[in-house]
Formats: sequence, C-alpha cells, structure tokens
Amino acid sequence: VQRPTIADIARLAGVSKGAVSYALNGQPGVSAATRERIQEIAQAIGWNANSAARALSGSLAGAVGMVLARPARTLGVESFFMQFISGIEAELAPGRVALVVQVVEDHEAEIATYRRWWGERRIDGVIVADVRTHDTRIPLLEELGLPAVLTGGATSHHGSIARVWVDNAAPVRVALRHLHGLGHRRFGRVAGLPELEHTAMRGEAFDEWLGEHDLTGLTRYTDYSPEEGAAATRALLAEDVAPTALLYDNDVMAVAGMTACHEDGLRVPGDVSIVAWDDSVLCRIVHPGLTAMRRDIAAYGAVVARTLLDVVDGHRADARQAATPQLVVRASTAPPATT
Amino acid sequence: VQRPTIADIARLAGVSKGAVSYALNGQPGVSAATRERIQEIAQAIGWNANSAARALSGSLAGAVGMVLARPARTLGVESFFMQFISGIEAELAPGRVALVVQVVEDHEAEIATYRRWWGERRIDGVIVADVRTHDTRIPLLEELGLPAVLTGGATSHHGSIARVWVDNAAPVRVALRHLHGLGHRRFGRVAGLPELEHTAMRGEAFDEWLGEHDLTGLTRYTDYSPEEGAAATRALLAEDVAPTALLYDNDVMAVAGMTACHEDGLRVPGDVSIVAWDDSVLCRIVHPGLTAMRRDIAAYGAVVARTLLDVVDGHRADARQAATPQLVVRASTAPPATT
DNA sequence: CTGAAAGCGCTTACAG
DNA sequence: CTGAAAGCGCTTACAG
Repeated sequence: VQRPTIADIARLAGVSKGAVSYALNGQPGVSAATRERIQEIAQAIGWNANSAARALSGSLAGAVGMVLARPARTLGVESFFMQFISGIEAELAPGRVALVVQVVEDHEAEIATYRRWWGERRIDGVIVADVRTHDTRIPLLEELGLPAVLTGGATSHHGSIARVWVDNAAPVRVALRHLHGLGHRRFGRVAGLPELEHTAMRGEAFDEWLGEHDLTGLTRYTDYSPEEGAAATRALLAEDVAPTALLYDNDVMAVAGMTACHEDGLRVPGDVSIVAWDDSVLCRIVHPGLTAMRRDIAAYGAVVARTLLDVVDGHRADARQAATPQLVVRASTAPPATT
Repeated sequence: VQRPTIADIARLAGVSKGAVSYALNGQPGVSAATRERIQEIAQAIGWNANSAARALSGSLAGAVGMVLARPARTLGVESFFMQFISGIEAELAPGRVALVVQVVEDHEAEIATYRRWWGERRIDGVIVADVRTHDTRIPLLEELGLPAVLTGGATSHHGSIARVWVDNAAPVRVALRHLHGLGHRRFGRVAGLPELEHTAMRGEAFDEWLGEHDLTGLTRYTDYSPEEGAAATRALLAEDVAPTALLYDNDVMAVAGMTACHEDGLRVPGDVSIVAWDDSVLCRIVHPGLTAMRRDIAAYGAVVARTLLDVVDGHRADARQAATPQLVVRASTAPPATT
C-alpha cells in the first residue's frame, strides 16, 4: 500500500504543496474555503504527516523520551511506572506526541542514551525520573540543551531545568501523627536509596518530627527489593528498643516486611503497625490491607508531560507541584500491644 | 550546541558525504583505511545519525512500537509488562532500535494507533499483545503491510504474520497433576478474558485433563482485576460441590482470592489450595507464598523483539516458541482437608 | 575505490 | 492569498 503525501493532496486540491502544508498546520496563508477543502481531502485519503520529513525540516520530532535506569531485578516490581506512563500518554495523545521508553541497567547507560537521542534528534525532550542529590544528568542535559523535566525531587534549585515536585514531607508528618495518636512511641523507617532526593526529603521530615516530639526513630536504607525490605524489617525489630510502627518507602517492601513479621510470629497490626508509600493494588489486596500514602500517579504523570510539552514549546515552566499524597488508613495500623 | 552531520565528517576526512555514508554503514565502496579513519572521526566528534534523515531517505525508522490496550483500572497491576518491555529493549539496544510505547483505552484506539504509525512512518514494526480468537488487528496489519509479531496467542494460523507462542496447555496439566497428586479431586479456575487465545488454550487443557480423569472443574471468567478475582473465588467456593483447589490466570487475582478466603475464615492451603499464573515478586512476598507458573518474561520479550527485527529485515519468521512455564511449588498448595 | 547528484516528504522564507 | 524553490541530513544509484 502506498502512503499518501501532501503532493497527492495538492494534486487533488489543485493547489501547491506549500498551500497544503499551511492549511494542515493551521498557518495563515490560505483562505478558509481552501483550508477546509484540503483538510477534507487529507481526511478522506487517510493522510498522516511523515514524522521523519516533519522532523527533518526543522520542526519537532513529535516524540519525548523517558529512561528507566533500574537493575532488571527490581524492575516491574512496583506498579508505579505503568501508571505513570499511562498518565503521561494521556497528556501526550491529543498532540500526537509519541513516548519512547528506554530501559537501561545503570546510570552510565542512561547518560549515553541522552547523548544518543540528542544526536539522533529522535526526541524533543526527556522526562527524568528519580532525581538524585548530586545528579550528573542535570549538567549533561543543560549542556546539550535538551528540553527536560525533572521528577521525584525536591523544590531545591537545579540550574535551569523545569521540575515537577511532590511534597514528601507533609505525608510523613501525617503518618507519624496518625501512629502517635494510636499510642505508638517508637518508630522505624525502611527507606529506599539514600541518594534519591525524595528519600532524603522523607528522612528529614521523619527525623525532624520525631525530634520535635522527643521520640526515637531508626532508619535502614535499601534498594527497594523485597529481600532488603524483609531484612531491614528484621534488623529494626531486633533492636534493643524495637519500634512498634514501621514506615516503608514502597509497597513491595511493606508487604515483604509484613510477611517477615508473620513468619517470625509477630502479628500485624497487633505487634507491629505498618504504613506503605505509594498505595497500590498490592496494598489493597493483601491481608490485612495496608495503611498507605495514596496519590494519583496517572495525574502526576499528566502534569509532568504537560510541563515537558510547555518546555518544548519554549515556555517557562520552573517548578510545578503535583498533588500531595494522602494517608489511607486500612487494617495494618492499630494501637500497639500493651507491654 | 550544534549537532555534527556527515558533512562535518566528510570535510574533516577530506572525502565526499557519500563515502562517509558508505563507511559508516558498512557498505562496500571505501577502502579499509578510509573507512577506519572516517569511523574514528565520527566517534571523536560524537556523531549520531539523524534518525529523521535516515528514515526519510528510504531506510528504516529505527523504532518499533507496542500498544497496550488496557483500561486504566487494570493497568500497572501486573508486573508482566515492565519485565516484558525490559526484555524487548535488551534485544533492541545493540541495533539502536527505539521502542515506542502507547497506552490506549480500548481496541478501537489501538487500531487507530497502528494506522497513524503506519502513515507517519514512525515505526518499522509492531509487537501485538494479547492475541484474540477473532482478532481484527490482524487483517489491518496485513492490509497495511506493517511488519508485526503476534504474542500471547496459540500456534493456530493467522494469515501471514509472524508469532511467538507459549505452550499454555502443558503447564495446566502439570499443575493439575500436582494438585491431583496431593489428593484434590474438585478444581476451580478463575480465568481471564475469554476472548484471549491464551485463555482459551488454558481452558481447553483444563477441561480436557479433568475430562480424561473423570473429575469436575468449574470456570469463572474475569477482567483480571482483584475485585473480579475475589468475587469469582467466592462464587466458586459457594458451589454445592465446592472446589478444594483453584487455578488463577494472574497473580493479582490469586492474591485477592487468597485474601477473600482469609476474610471468609478459610485457610490457605488448609481449606483451599491456590496456584497462580505468571509467578512474580507478588507471589513470593505474600504469606503463604503462592505456588505459581514461572517463566522468564524478559527472555520471552527478547525472543519477540528478535523475531520482529527479523521480520523487519525481510526474513521469514513464522511461528517461534518461547519457553514453557514451569510450576514453582510454594506454600499455597497442600493436601485438602479430610472431610 | 571515489565523487557529484538526485531524492525521501515535509516546512518556510521569498516573490508575486 | 498563493506558487515556486530551497533546504533539513541522510542514502543510493550513477558516472568516472
């Protein structure tokens, strides 16, 4: 089958290719009647702009990219990314912008991917996941001038690149207040990778709130895997003054932690209360259901995509804030056993 | 920053642009010494082929696409797709082929996406997920002549399009033999969407094996959501002759079913044994751990990507078979309670 | 083995 | 308001 081009449309409409281009792109330069006739013909013959030709003639590539740098071991464990992608696409779809996804093993490969994409002119901008405290991706993106939006970070200034940030501190305080209200006084935190900005943000809020209330809090860092989540849980519960309530940085570790408790003969929430970040189907379907921080991940993705499109269009887009996660109380939190 | 082009390389090497192109693409027409010099220069100045220019000049787009047609509600629930994508990318990466992922709400939007991609010449081929019994995507792809590979289907002939299939029947028999060996005689199946070929394949194997052994089996179809998984579980267990062992078509429903049992005061595996399809982190981290069908999903994705690249290159690629899922026995299956 | 040139399908100043 | 033409950065016959 032969793909129709603007030359076909021009012939059918009896105008020049230039006129067709103006008509189809909403540019001035053609009469309303001509424009309409051209649009009808394009529709009728099922024309779609050849994305390569459009990209080559100085316009945009019509695609944005996202690199997921995760070791294969922890990939696909959390449902976060599928929902995030789904929200991104919802925002990209009306503008017919495609999403190129690249899964790589490490940070170095991610950097190489940005360089390559830039050289290939394959994408118009990138969504940067999991911003780190000292993130080498940021100077690279600035050097290349590749439009980008940073996600998963704090408000802090990172040069000139736009960002969408989430308040990770307030939910920590809400969770601690909830647990404190139930009577808990000793808290543990099973945290994710310490170099990620949002991990730091949560950790600061955790330490600060406990400090203000003269309470103790212990933190263990992990790689988000269930194995490390279970190990951190056991380590925290083996402390001299063991915590009675645990906060987890992802849903998978929270469930793994709960299972570790069950295997060790501890009841949830009888002996240990559990709160998970990023509420998910997983939190809802286990028994007992997990008290968790909920946010609309798809909506978050949509804000991120909108911000990137704005940056690509040359608008200023500084730091935008996505919705703050809300605490959803389920059956995994209860007053501590009286000792 | 200005991106280097082959004109820059040609100038630096003192040859024509054509020679540069031949040298960089491994075509004959340049001496070994010249080729090497050109490659070194390209490397040194960080040249990457402009993907639009390459695509426009009759060559390939250097990208393949995959549409995920799932209602937002069930998206991101299973970890299948992230691992599948990860495996696909591992195979695409060496050839510098990008993956365009499109999440759409329904079948109609998926069809529209294929038409648009084809018109835009944006991608060189597509990976088709979840083949249906009468799949309208297949005649469309044949009509467009868009290279494709079908996945998640049976061996059955579907016109001229390549496919990678998985034996879904053998694992069902293995699971039933395992449960039968434990003493189970009444079986239930919480199935996925009945229109999917692999659902049908599993269902036939289920009914056939039970028929051969003069045993009874009941099936409920669902949309893979935990809600329908729990409801189907309760419906099956409420039958006059309730099953003592249940097979689930995904991990999420298996966990939701187990939780439904717990909530209703039934023990797993004491009262009900559970087997899940597509072993996952989820199956490992719940308590008790779920007996499940394991396959290397990333390897499956790699075979699919390899097949698509072969088709794009013009090779024949008929029906290839991916590894057959293996039963992993954990704590959710045991002899039935004596009644 | 190498160079000059056409062409892919668009967009966009530039004349009329 | 419209047409003719150049150009984006490659690939690929076609001459030499």
